[in-house]
Amino acid sequence: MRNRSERDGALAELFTTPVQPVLASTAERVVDVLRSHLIEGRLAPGTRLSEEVLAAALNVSRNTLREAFRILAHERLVVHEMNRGVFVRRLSVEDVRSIYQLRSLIEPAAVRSVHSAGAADLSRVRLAVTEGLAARERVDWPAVGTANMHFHLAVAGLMRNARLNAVMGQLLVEMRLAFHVMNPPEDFYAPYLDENERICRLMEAGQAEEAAETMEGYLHRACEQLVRAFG
Amino acid sequence: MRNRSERDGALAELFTTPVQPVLASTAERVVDVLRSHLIEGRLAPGTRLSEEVLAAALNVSRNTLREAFRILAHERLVVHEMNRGVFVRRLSVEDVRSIYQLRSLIEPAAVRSVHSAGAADLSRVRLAVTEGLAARERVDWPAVGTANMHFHLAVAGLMRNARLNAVMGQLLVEMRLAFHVMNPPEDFYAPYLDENERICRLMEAGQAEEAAETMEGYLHRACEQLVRAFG
DNA sequence: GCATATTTGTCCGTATGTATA
DNA sequence: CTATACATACGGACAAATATG
Repeated sequence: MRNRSERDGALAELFTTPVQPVLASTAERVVDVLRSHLIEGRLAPGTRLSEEVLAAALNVSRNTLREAFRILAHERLVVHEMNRGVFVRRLSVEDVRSIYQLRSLIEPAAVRSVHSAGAADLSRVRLAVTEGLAARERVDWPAVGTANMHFHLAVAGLMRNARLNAVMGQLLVEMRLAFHVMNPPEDFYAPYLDENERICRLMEAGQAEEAAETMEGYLHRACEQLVRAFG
Repeated sequence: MRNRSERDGALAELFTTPVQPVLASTAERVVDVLRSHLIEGRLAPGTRLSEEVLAAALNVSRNTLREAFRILAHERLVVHEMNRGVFVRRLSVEDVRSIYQLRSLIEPAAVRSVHSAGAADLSRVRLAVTEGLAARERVDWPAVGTANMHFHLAVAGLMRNARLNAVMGQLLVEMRLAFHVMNPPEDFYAPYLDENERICRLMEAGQAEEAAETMEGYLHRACEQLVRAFG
């Protein structure tokens, strides 16, 4: 392993901002910092997260860092290999299919449950749609991706089920990992914004079934497109 | 806090068998030990899991125990209260409803997907049914509960989706926690075994829709019964 | 295949801050 | 309000496993 100091330096550079000493426990703050780096693709899949280097860069003890690793591993963002260390998760095509199969189970069902959701829940969906269209308007692709995530989280939120929200959040974070593996075009989400708007409008009009079917088609096509982008 | 030594002694007594020094990491083995204690109701909901006492009882360091706590908290089996410690999760009626809502989303869908499942997957469901009937025959209620869990895991397994299996396993473990909170009759699961058999038979006969509807009714009634037992 | 260096796994001691009797 | 118990967090140590030359 040549270039050790050089590689370590590159890894350390990413964490110039030390973990803020407030709010929750140190381990949880470390999780937040690492998660955002993973979501934004600043840590390439397969990268080993050295305990020594990271602990020094984040200015936390190895013990605390290991607690954070356990959480991230449970979130499937990293993989913990015994006696070898922790690595940024590398997603496969099967992972993408698995994620979309679950989403296809959850999201259309959530859309169909719109009649039992409150107006506040539905307005959150509308808000995410607006957020996405505005981001596209100013050609801000990262923001478009985030808004799209908010849209699907808001849709899942229609079921008012904390556990389901957690599962959905988990899946969407994993999605972003997958994204950086098979890097599709930057404007990948752009064409889907109109579908988001259509689904939202149908739900507002009480046409839950049409909305759900649109969502099903949407997820199917998005999955196919990602799987193609993989090869 | 009177009776401290007495309470600690009672907690320590439960862990007379030290964690076996083999297989995976120590933290993971601690998780396994604690999880099985929680599932079998040997740790009452609300109990505080003292780091000092538990670390001594399990013969592991407090650092290692804390890693295990992070995992168990993410599994929702314990709650981590900042600066106060770790407590056995206490489930509410809303939790039970939330769990059954998710199960009602997953399990009927899994049943309907039986046509795309392999014969090996379906035979695992049959195996769990047989296991349950045998346990009931010998009046072994804990074994009946375990077999019932195996049945529902096997049903979810029909979708051949690792993430869904994880979610399902999670939910079933939580179910067992709920069970010890509102302690329903020991033979709670006994009458449901016949429904399991019926669902399995219908699936084997290719009547997926009838099987799915039976499952829906099953989950609805089981939830209502548990919610009633709560009050 | 072997010797060496690195890194993880695990433990201990301790200082500090927070919650509770 | 004070004292105590406890969790939080750190740093150092060492064995064991792994990676390197």
